[in-house]
Amino acid sequence: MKLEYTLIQKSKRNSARLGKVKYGDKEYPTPMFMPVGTNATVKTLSPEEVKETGTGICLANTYHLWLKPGEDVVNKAGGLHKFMNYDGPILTDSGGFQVFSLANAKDITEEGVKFKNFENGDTLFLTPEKSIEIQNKLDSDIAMSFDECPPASANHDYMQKSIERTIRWAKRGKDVHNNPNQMLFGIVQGGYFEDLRKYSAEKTVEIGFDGYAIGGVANDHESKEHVFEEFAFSTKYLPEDKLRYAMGIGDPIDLIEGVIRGVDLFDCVSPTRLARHGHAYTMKGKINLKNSKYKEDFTPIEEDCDCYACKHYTKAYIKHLISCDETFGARLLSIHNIRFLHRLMANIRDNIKTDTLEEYRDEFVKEYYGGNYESK
RNA sequence: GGAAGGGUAGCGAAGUGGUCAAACGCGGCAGACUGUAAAUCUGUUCCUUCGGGUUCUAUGGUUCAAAUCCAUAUCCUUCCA
Repeated sequence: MKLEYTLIQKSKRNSARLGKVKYGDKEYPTPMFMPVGTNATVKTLSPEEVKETGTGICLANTYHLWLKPGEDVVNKAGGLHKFMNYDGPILTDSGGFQVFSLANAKDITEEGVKFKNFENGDTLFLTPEKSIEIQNKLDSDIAMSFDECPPASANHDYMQKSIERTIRWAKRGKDVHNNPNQMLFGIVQGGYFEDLRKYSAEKTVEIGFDGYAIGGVANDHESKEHVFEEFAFSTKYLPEDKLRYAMGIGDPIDLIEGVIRGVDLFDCVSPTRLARHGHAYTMKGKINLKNSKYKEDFTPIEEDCDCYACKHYTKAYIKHLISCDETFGARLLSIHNIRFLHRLMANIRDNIKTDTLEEYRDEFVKEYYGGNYESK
């Protein structure tokens, strides 16, 4: 079964949109946050726990599953859903981000990208065709085009050559895509150059995809101001009836500002990575449970949070688990942080309905940053 | 009773005359983290009014100079009786 997106309501004051994604007999509202499960698992959580937090779509990664256990193993298992026992929609990233995080500029050619396998030194070569073939076999519900994700610091000249290549890669990938149950998304790049974002968006839309992603945002400590503008530079040139997905975005304020600029989907490793590092999101700001001040704090992370961790455990206990390096601590914090982002998205959707999202944003900034917010 | 080895910062452990306020690890205290090479990484960890002050079991000594050499005391470990 293929996902179907329906646009329900548009803000009159900004680009925010309310929509829904239909998946068989299930429906999920957008805008939505999608947790990341790189190795076909959201780290430390069972699929039941992932769903319990309110997750609809979750991610897995082409690059990682290609290396281990190999797409053929997943395919023999009956596809990703069966393999990892997740019956919700799954989006696979193409390996494009690994071009940014693992490859050097000289490893990137027209044909594809050379990687060094950090585990055994093997030289690996990934092409747009290969990425799509792997994703077809993995049988995810949304496949991503294989893109180059250049650093934010790349100059106009490099960025232009890069997006032109990424557009050619998108076309090559689409040409070999043959999984009728799988959506295929194109990816807009272009850094902080509006003309390049426009060009990239228009050319990608010309090829025609089931949805469009905004890539290369918040890459190397880009200012929030730039990130937000990149959202706007991109969505401006994307069709209204298709999903827009800001890749790798997950800082709470970025979600709100992203929605205001017309983004429907977000994913990020933050809630789970921060959790493993002892941090918890709260509506009053991010807290570090490792701090000694929580040693005897016998209150939940957030009084009014409905997650499993907040309903049953105290900060003192979770701090203790984290200090002892117990997985259960990371698990409780992962549950809370993912639930937090889903609650935030629910608030965002409520405020799109009443068209008060900008007021909500201002209120959130006041509460979350307590006057220490710097968007530049 | 005899023989041997040893006591170094919160803990473990390097250092055997000056470059030692003393490597490194752990623990502690903080910080970072945005399509996961990340349960990781970074900083800091004797006191200080940032000039300096006081340290390497204790005391005394040798020396221009001692964690480092000598003497005594004390505690610990192992082996023998």
